[in-house]
Amino acid sequence: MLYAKVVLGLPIEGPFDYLVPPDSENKISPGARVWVNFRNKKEVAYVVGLNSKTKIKKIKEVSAVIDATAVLDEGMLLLTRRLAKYYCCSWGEAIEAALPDELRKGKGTGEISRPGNAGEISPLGNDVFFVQGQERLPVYLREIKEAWAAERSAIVLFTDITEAGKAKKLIETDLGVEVFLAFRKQPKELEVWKKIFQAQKCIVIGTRSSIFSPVNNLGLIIIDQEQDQVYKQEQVPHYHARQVALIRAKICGSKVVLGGLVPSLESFYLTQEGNLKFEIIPPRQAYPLVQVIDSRRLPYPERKSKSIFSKFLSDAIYANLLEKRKTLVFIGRKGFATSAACHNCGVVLKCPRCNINLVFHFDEDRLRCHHCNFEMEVPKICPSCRSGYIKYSGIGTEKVESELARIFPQARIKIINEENKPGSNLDADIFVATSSVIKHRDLSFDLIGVVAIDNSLNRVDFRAGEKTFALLIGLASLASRRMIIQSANSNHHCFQAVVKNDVRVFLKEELKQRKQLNFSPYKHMILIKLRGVSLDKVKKAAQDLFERLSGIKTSSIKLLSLNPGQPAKLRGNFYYQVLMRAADVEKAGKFLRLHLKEGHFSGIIVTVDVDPV
DNA sequence: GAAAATACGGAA
DNA sequence: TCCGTATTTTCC
Repeated sequence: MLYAKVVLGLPIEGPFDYLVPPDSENKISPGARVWVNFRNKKEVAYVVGLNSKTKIKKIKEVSAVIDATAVLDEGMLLLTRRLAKYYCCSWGEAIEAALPDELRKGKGTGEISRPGNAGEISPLGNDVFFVQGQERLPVYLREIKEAWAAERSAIVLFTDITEAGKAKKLIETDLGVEVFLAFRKQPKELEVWKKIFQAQKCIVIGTRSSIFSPVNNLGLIIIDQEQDQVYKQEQVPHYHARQVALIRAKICGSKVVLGGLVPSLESFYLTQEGNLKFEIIPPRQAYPLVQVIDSRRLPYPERKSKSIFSKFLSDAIYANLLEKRKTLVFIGRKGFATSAACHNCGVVLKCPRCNINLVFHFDEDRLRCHHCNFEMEVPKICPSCRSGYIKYSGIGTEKVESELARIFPQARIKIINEENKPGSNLDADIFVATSSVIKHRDLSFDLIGVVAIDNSLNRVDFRAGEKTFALLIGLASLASRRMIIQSANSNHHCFQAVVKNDVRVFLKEELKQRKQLNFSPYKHMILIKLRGVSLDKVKKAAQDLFERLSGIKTSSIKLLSLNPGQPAKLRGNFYYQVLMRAADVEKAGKFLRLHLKEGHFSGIIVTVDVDPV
C-alpha cells in the first residue's frame, strides 16, 4: 500500500495522509497535485511525500491524480516549506502563493515535460550585490548575459508592469532571445507558466509574484528598486520578494543582484556583515542644489499666513517661470496617521523609547506608542517651547493646484497622476505630483519644490525616515538644477544627507538608531492581526491573547504592544493588533503556532505578519 | 477556514 | 430533559 502525504491551501497544518489507489501508484510523485475529499469537500491538494505506512485509521483515497508531471520540483517544495516556517503560514498556503490561479483551482496542465539539468552547470556563486544609481539596466544586462552564457536562467523583478514591459524590450533587442513577461492575472498566465516550466533556460521578467516563476537552472535573480514596499505581499502569506529571493538563491546556487537609488536598511545591513557588495553607477546628470527651508524659522507674518508655499519657494518658482523653466511641486499623497504637533514650534511628540510618533486616541484622550506600551496624557503646553498649543493634524493638501493658480495666474499648471501620465513633451510650466512621479525616470525638472514632507517623516512607522529619504533621493534624481524642501524639522539627518547627496551617511546613522532601538534589520517584528465584526469581541480576544502570551515565560518573543489596528475599522471588520519582537523568526513561529491555537474565539480571524513594512 | 462535535444555558 | 446557540475541535 502506498500513502500520499498532502497539504492544502488552507490555514491548517498537515500534512494529511491519503491512500493512493493501486493503479495510480506509478503515476503519482511528490510535487504533483491531486483531488482529495477533505471534510466532504472536493479540494486540490499538493503531494509533499509518499510513504508505505500510515498511522491514520479511517483513511480516505486520493480521488484523482491531476499531474503526471509534478508542478513543483524538489527545489520549489523546499522553498515553500522554508517560507512556511519563516512566515508562519501553512506549507499549502506557501505553495499556493507560488502557483498561478488556474493551477490552484485544479486545472490540468496537459502534456508537459520538465527538462533535466543542463548537465554540467557552472555555479555562479551565492553572491549578493547592490547596484546603486540611475543607469542600472546595463549592469542587469551584463549579469543576464553572464548567466545565459553559463546555461542558467534569470528572473528579473520590477516594481510594476510598465517598468517590466520597458525592460523586456531592451533586454530582447540586446540579447536577441525571447524574454517571458510573467505576472499574476495576465490573460495567458498558465500558458506562459508552461512555456517557462518546459524551457531548459529562459529569462523571466515580472513583478513580485514572479519570484516563484518555475524556471529551470536558475542562476540569477535581479530585484530592481528593492527598497520599494511593493515587494511585500499584503495578503497571507505576507512574503517579501527579497527574502524569497535570498532563500531561493541559496537553494539553487544562484546570484542575487539588488538595484536602486537607495538600498533598504535590510540590504545595507548585509554590507556591514560583509555579505553584500556595492557597485556604484555614476549619475547621468549633476546632483542638484538642495536647500531645506525650516518653516519654524520663517518670519512671523509668513508663519501666520499658513501659506503652503514659503516666500523663498514661491520666489524660486516665480524666477523659474520667468526663465521659462519647468517646475515640479511635490506633495505627499498617502493617508497620514494623525500626529500630535505643537502648532507654534512644530515639535512632534514622540515615544521616548521608540522615537516614533505618538498616536492620539480619541476615546481615551491619551497619546500612545504603537510599538511599545508607552502612553501619556495629552500635554496642555508644548514640552519644547512651553507656549503654543498642541494640534492634531493630518494636513489637507489637495489645494496645492488651486493655490498655485492663485499665486501664478499666468502659469500653465498640470497634475501628474495615474490618469494623467506625462508624455515626452511636458507642456506646462508647473507640475504637481505625488510620489508616483518617481517612476517616470525619464522626466526632468529644473526646479522641484517639496511641501508637506513632514507628513511622511512624522508617520507612525520606524521606517518613516528611510522611506522619506528614498523618496527625496528619488525626487532629487529628477531635478536638474535645484530642489527646495520645506520642513518644520530641518535638522533631521535625513535632510542633511539629501543636501549632501550622501546615501552612506544616512544609512549608517539610521542603522545605528535601529540597533539602539532593536528594530529591523537587527530584530524581527511580528504583527498579529485580529479581526471580526464585533468590536467588543475583537478587543477582548486581543487583550486575552496579549495577557496569555505575556504570562508565558519564553525567550522566543518579546511582546511589545496591543493596539487598535490601522485603520481600526475596515470593510465592516474591526481590527486589533499585537506587536512583538523576535531575534529568530522560526523559533517565534514555532512558539506562535503552539499558542495561537489555544483559546480560540469564535468570529475572530487571526493572521500573522512577519517583518511587516 | 469551516463543518462537525461538544458545551452551555434558558425554558418547561 | 430538551433544543437552540455559542464555542471548541478536527479535518487524513
